[in-house]
Amino acid sequence: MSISSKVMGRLTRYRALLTEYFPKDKLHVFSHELATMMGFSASQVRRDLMCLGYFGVPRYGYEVKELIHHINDVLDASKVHHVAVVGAGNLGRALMSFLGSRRATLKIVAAFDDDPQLANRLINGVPCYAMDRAEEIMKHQGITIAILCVPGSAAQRVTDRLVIAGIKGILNFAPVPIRIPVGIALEEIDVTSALERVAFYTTSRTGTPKKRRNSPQE
Amino acid sequence: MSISSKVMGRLTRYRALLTEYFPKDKLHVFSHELATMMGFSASQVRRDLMCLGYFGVPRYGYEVKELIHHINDVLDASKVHHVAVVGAGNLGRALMSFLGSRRATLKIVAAFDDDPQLANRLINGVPCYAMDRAEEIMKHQGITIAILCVPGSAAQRVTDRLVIAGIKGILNFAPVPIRIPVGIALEEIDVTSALERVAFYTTSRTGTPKKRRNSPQE
DNA sequence: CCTGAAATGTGAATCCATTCACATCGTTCA
DNA sequence: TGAACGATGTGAATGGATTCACATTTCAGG
Repeated sequence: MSISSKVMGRLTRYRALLTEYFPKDKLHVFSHELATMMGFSASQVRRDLMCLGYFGVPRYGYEVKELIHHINDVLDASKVHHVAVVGAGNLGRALMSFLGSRRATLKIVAAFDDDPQLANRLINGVPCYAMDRAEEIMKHQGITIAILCVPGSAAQRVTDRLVIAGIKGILNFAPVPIRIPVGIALEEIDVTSALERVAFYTTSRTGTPKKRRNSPQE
Repeated sequence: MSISSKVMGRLTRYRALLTEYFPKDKLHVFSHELATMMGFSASQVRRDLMCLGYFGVPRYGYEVKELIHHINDVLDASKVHHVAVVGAGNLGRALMSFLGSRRATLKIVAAFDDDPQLANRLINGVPCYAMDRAEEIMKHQGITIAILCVPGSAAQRVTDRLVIAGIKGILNFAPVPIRIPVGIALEEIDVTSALERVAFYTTSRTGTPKKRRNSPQE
């Protein structure tokens, strides 16, 4: 059974919740507990967990340790990935420090930038290289994933260079869609668009806005 | 007809594409042109544009100026929104400068932070206040939207305070889901989760959940 | 051991988004 | 002018994700 992108996304968040923000002394968790924490329905949670090959026990719920373990198995079926931040402007640098301390399987090992000022320096503990050394460094460091934080006007051009250099996955923060050949993984995060979406639903009283509705109760 | 969140998201991106990254001398645009630029199908584009109340002409496509104008009408049905960045760490600051120069209808007018070091200073041109002045400042400045960039451990607590202070919309960058009362707009951007998703599809040769060369916005 | 309560796993139903297919229409050119 | 082309708008078909509903399982307590 193949796991859809949406399920994937939720699995990563279950894991984050359980490993980092869940009481250490609770050994079991119910689907409806996860559901209220995440903001959706219990049957949704159970469906998602079904594709793990691990099953809870009725009346008892899921064993937290086992659950995390099985999510790891599915999600990190891969090896460790080496990641490069491409575009070391404000956003790029913020992401370096934000992601720096995170999962051990995703290591940020390099940054690239067009600006020669930044080349060959350490930025937030990450070595920064000139853009035209991308291919060389990527090969040498075994970099498979790029986080793209360049201005929209440069996004496609830089992407093309990354593709030539052999990138396998891209997380795109540039505010324009980019085109890539099939076979390369792509996720796009458009901050401006997200903000505009919030603004839209903030005023329009009429429409039923979004998925999640929970009371701030515990 | 109510506009779904997904359509909304694409409309903002059509607009960005047309206003900022489209040849100024092209007066018309075809659905299939937008489609290849955005990475999805032409009928998708036409469906989306249908809810604008503006119609293209066969053989000629859509008049760019009119199209932008009608997207504006639908998206900015609202007034200007005043936005606060909550949590002035690395990510918060990066977003301030990243979003600072953007759409005039979304103005970042304040930042809040628990750290007393940061209070009453200008950060990237934005005045920063202590968290406990949130209600006062929000009222005074007419702030309706918050961009939440605090650590996961503080996210729910800070959210509750914002809610009490009367926030109307939240864009959440904290890596945990937050719960809010009905009637408040919410969008969540989980960078870690997005990166993990890319990593997953980067290795797993098996599943091909991405249909076309481009993936949709989350 | 038996009964009841409470949770699970899952087929079926529902809902929503996307794509297909085509009738329709404006433009262009013979 | 009118016929052919190439694009649109949209009903219907498809496909995917979510929810419903319930049979099933497990545990607690008498």
